[in-house]
Amino acid sequence: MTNTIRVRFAPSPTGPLHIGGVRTALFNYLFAKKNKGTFILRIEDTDQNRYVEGAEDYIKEALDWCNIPYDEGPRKEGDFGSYRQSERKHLYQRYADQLIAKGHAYYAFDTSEALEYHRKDHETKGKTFIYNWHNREKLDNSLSLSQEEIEKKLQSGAPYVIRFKSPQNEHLELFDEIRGSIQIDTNTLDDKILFKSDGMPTYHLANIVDDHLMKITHVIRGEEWLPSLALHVLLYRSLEWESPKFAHLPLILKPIGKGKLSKRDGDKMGFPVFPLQWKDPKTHEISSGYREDGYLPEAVINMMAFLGWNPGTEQELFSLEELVQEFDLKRVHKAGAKFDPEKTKWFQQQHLQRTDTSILTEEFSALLAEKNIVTDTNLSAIIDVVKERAVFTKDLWALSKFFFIAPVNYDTKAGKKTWKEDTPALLQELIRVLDGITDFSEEKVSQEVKGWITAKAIGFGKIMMPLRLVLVGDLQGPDLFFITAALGKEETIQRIQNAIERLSV
RNA sequence: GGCCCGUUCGUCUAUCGGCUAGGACGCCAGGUUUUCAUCCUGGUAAGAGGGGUUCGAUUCCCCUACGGGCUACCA
Repeated sequence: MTNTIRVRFAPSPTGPLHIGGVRTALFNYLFAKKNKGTFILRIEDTDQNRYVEGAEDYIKEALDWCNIPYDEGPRKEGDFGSYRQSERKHLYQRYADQLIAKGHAYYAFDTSEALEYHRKDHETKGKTFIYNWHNREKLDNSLSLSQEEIEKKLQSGAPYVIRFKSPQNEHLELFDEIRGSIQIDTNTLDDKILFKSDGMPTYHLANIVDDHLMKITHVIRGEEWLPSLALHVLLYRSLEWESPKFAHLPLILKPIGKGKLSKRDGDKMGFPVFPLQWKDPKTHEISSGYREDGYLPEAVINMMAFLGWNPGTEQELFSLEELVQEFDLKRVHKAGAKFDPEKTKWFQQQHLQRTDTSILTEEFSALLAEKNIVTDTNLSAIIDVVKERAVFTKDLWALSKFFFIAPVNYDTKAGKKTWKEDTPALLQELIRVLDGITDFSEEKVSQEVKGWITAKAIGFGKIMMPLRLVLVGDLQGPDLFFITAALGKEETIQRIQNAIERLSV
């Protein structure tokens, strides 16, 4: 096949990847896999000032945790390496030169201060300063200067940038795979900087060059890039390259309030915005992550997939494989989506319920081992009944600890509700009943105890409730006779006796 | 301010001009569970406004309003 699909996720290592970034990666991955294509990770580190230690590793680890591995990328070099723009530095200059030679770009010597002055000046006059056809002839660049002056400046080592010369009086019709046709008047464009004075290309140039060189067929990125689409398309045209197809994903917005989801929202509202926990290398500030909070990656993936996409059916619970099967760019919604932490939790709960008991049991036994708890009870039977009330794996312990440790405290509210004056005497009698049962199975005990209660004609609550309190420590948990069977006769009776002593004071 | 994109229940969304506008989360009520949770059933709640086009507009077009993004030698 000649036209294999190649897509890339191109984050810049300026900090931890947040949910929006991970979703962009996910959609790229889904699109690639659905079309038997290649998913590439490219690190866009052209801005050395914003480089953050550990960010690149974080990105890789996050993708790894989400089970969306890249086919080509750093440490997985394919035929188009390097996959780190800082290591591709030498590649970009010639394309900038090419653009200048063809008259599509020019040198600009304006200092940041001069530009800042122009911006302020325009602002006070109620205008907006745009570096383009309006004024480029009047500014300090190779369009306004004589050949001689340009040579002199260049040779003297004066700092310069290379700007794109946006075409004038052109009507552009651009296409986005999600949004369709987009109309642009090139006169509204500004002459974006392609090459910085530090010798590094800007995102715009590097991005186009790399996408071309890496044979990217589809650029799937966040909507914040939509305003740059015209520039990018123009760049492809000027370099006489075929442009890839573009798809701009809707943004993920704050659950409440205005604007896009940001790093601060999470901590403020008590939910993670990052896949993995992140410790800022400078401030040492810690931001929570879905992984550390106990979420299953498949739940997080499922949740993210539904932010701006849906399969068109009523199915909401998907595995990664199913998402790959069903994914279609055409079904991506256009409007931004407010993030919903509640629904995220629901996805988690649903995915945990679908997790095989044997897997949970395995994790749970590891936890018991950590706590030095030795037991001969059937763990998977316990996990099986306790699982349905858990949202996170870590809930399993709180929901089942009474199977392994006798309650030391009894919930006071529950105590008040269930512990009456005649309760100790009734429980003493219950002990005798239990003691007389030889086959301590769930069925047998249930039958005997219920029979005894019925015979005494005292109402089930009078026995069942205190018995639960005594065995569990609270009024919650699975079926009481499942508990007595798991505990065994000796332990059951022991717990009743303990409680009588402690609660009858 | 300028440019671009968008707009269906509180939230995520379905609807290829025919709608009693469907589902999910949340919330509320009931049921199951002699506890709690799960689960089940039901309820709540939406086409921003105004013009067109059309036999018929949530769906197509225009305007307004609102929301969002961009507007750096950041990506």
